[in-house]
Amino acid sequence: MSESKIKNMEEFAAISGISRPTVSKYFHDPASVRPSTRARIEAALEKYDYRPNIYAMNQNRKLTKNIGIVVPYLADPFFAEIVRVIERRCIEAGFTPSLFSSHGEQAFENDILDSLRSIKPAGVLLAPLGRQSDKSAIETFCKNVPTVLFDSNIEGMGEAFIGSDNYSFVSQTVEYLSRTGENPCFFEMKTPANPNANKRRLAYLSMAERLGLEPHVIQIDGTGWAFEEIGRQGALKLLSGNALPTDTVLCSNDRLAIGFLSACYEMGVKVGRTQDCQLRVASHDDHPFSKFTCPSLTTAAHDYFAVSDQAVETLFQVIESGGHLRNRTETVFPARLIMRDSA
Amino acid sequence: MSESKIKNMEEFAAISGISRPTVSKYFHDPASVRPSTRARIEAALEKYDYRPNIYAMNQNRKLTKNIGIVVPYLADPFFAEIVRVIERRCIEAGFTPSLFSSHGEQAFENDILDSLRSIKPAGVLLAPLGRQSDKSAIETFCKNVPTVLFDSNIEGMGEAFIGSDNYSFVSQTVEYLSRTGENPCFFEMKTPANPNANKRRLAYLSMAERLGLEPHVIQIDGTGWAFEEIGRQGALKLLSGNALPTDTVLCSNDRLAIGFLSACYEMGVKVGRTQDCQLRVASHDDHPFSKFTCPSLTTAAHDYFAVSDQAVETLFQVIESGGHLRNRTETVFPARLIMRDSA
DNA sequence: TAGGTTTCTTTACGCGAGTAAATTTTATGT
DNA sequence: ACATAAAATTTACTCGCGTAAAGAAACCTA
Repeated sequence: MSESKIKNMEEFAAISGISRPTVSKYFHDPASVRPSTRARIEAALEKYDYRPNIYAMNQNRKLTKNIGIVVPYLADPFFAEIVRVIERRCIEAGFTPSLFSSHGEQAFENDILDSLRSIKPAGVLLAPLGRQSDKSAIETFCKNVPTVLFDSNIEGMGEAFIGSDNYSFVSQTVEYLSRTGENPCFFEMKTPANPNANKRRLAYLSMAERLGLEPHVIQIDGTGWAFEEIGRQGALKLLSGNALPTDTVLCSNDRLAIGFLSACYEMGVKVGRTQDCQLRVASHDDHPFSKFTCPSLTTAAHDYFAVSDQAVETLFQVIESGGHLRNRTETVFPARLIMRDSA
Repeated sequence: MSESKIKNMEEFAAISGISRPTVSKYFHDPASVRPSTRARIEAALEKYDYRPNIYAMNQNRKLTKNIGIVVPYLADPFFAEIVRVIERRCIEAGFTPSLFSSHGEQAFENDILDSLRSIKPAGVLLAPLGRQSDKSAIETFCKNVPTVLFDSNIEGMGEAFIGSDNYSFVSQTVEYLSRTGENPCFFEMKTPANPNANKRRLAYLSMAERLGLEPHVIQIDGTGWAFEEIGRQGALKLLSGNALPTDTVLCSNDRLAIGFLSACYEMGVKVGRTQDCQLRVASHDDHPFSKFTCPSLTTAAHDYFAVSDQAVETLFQVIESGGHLRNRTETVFPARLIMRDSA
């Protein structure tokens, strides 16, 4: 790579000995030009290191090669992991992913949708905030931009939804817990952040009925995305009040469970499935840290890869078919029970 | 906001009754036009919802309003938190932040620098991978794009560095630990991911000398960014081999400590500062989860806000002064000791 | 080697704005 | 009310590339 900067495609075409329209064609699809000319262009490319101006490129193109990725809360490593997989797949497919986090706030989410509109993305992968989302803003957005929802569903919006099967999560944990010990009570936030929580509660109730168990749903106070702290405070109150109906607690999600376990430790309540333990705690999500809780957390794992992969794949289909799918599909993947020490 | 989409600034100028150049001026700086015309434009803006095409805007502009934010590993909530602060500050200042994570891989980092170049950002806030970084790639990048490094320093690169004062972290923890109990040994990775780790080790050694203590540095195997698992494995080996030189362990960072604590729990080693405890464990970073470990982790906290704020502020200065500062500055903020239950 | 196909080259225009220069309109102070 | 300064308009060109059309050149294939 030598120096002497090339200003524009005109100049680059000149020094590579190829016409500009052909060079332009090459940059859209290197395979669309004759191998010999392709070789000449690529030779020049190595010598002079030129890259087309993306702003000029995208100005005329009807659809850009950008893909927007929006998650509700990036400080949650669960989303960070998903993002990693999605990003890679987009890049491999020749797209340019742009990452956004709503940071748990509706105003942020709306701003992000606004920014996304102006970058004219080929498509958007959106994990909405959920309860806090501005439904009408999202609806309007989905009408203008090809969007696939993931993680958290909003009825009827976007071209498709890909997520995890909450029933599969809960049925496995409940079945396992009730088979190996006391029936679990269900521990959750009173006003959960997203619809998955509601589905999990319903799944719990349905499982209880199916197995003929008495259901106990414990709903704790707290709003926002600081789930660990909320879980911790809830557990402290519960434990100090001796208010647990059973010796087995099934948390709605791992982040609540992390807080719950920290409260147990602080209160000197031993958690686990061995004889000397007073409590069993299990949960859902297989949060990246759930392996390192004390004790390690028995949980139900998302199929991270399948969800990410399917979401991306579906978006590509949407893009290929011009931005709309004939009918909206909802795909959910089952969970995998991860047995660790907490239950 | 009514319908009837406006195609371009020409059209919008027409319906708002203002000439296009003036409208253009307005979008660069609403305060640069007379209040009365500003009002007319904004009235039209509410009725017709037009936004200038960012691609056309940025095509000619020498410097865009984009700011690149690069972190080494987004699945680490520490960075996610910093990003949140930085993003907000950028938006408030009228910039458009673009977020990138290197996901712990050099190839990613290099690709990101490449992408960044092509979006012609006004400036970049870069937290490099550190040891894994391609130094020469970063050097070249910094020469072409106004860049401020943060979190992890690379000698002489970028217009400035903003981070935390590793000596402040370690001196406080070492002083506290040695004052209240046995001298701490220092627990770290043999080949740490970034230079902060090296500085912390040196600070530990220097403190040991100053306080007249015998230093013990324990270096465990493992590479990559799965610090918790590495810390856990290291601790398991150490504990089962009874190889700890003292009853007090100072981990280089919280993520290692999280792994360490999980190993202690598993091995039945009680950690804390009360009589019945066998071990004290402390660490550095005040990781968002360190409050929820078992026991809660005594650590030294970054001044998240100061670092983020100063980094952004410095970048703005760089941008204002045309991309270069007279001389490169390094700013580090002191730590705050957070006393919890682990030591 | 002729004939038909592909692929390139030439030429030319469009996109949506930035921006400069000259001119006209509006605002300001006294 | 008038001179002056400030802001807006008109006009016209630029930027870097997409893209279409027509013709030239290179590529098969038999």
